[in-house]
Amino acid sequence: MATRINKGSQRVDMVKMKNARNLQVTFSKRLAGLLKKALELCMLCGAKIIIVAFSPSDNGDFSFGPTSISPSVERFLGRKFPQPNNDVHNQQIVALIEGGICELNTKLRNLEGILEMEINRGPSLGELGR
Amino acid sequence: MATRINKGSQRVDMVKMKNARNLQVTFSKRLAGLLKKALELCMLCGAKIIIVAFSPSDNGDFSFGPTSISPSVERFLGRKFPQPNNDVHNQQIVALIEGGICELNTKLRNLEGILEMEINRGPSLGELGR
DNA sequence: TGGTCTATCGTTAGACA
DNA sequence: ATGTCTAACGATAGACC
Repeated sequence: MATRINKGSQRVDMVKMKNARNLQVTFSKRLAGLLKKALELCMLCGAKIIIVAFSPSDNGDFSFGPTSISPSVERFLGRKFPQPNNDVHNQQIVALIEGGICELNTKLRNLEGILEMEINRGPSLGELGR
Repeated sequence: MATRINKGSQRVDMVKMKNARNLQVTFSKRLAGLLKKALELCMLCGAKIIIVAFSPSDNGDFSFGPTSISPSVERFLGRKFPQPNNDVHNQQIVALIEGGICELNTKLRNLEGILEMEINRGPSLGELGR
């Protein structure tokens, strides 16, 4: 007679979730899943993968703060990630994975540098050459 | 007495696959899965996600050609993707997803432009400002 | 290369801590 | 915001086309 405690995973429609709290939880869980899948692809196939995810805050319903994002980033990036100097139009880079966890070739490092400039809203693209 | 035809999915060790053919198939399948997951995250949570995946060709065992990559890219990008002018150090950008399938804000477009320059091995980063 | 198939494996919704 | 739990869901290895 014990009431069933656990309902198990239920199907969800592929539309933007209404409940902001559920949306936040789902975003966290699924992003973690996405990063794991990417890491697996890296390990199994030796691929190099970069993922940049912007948190959903177009309508201003909610937004993640940088402090809550850093742990995830650092976990996968393997090092401390520079904090954004300012609010990047209510968007936050929440994830950036590099293939193989640590070692990357020059081109990937260049891309990473470019993305970091984007995060910090670099003065102008023209200065990237330095 | 029918012999079992289908073995079903089997566990695989999280190490780089030895068999080049299996690796290629796994890469294709799992990349498709990764893109689908990313797209779901976009739809469910309204996130903006960019994925750049470099095919595994560090050791020169094999490499994907641009022609075999384009279809996947175009499917998710929603438009024709510029072909690389030359071999980008045996690496190919195989996937770039934009959140929401079509509409992106200026910052994402800027990022996309930068990535395209990378693909085409633009003359120099300093010229990106134009 | 991209599609099918199916048993198995991995992910996750929902509720709670 | 991350971790736990469990049943249900979705992804996928391997074989084939």
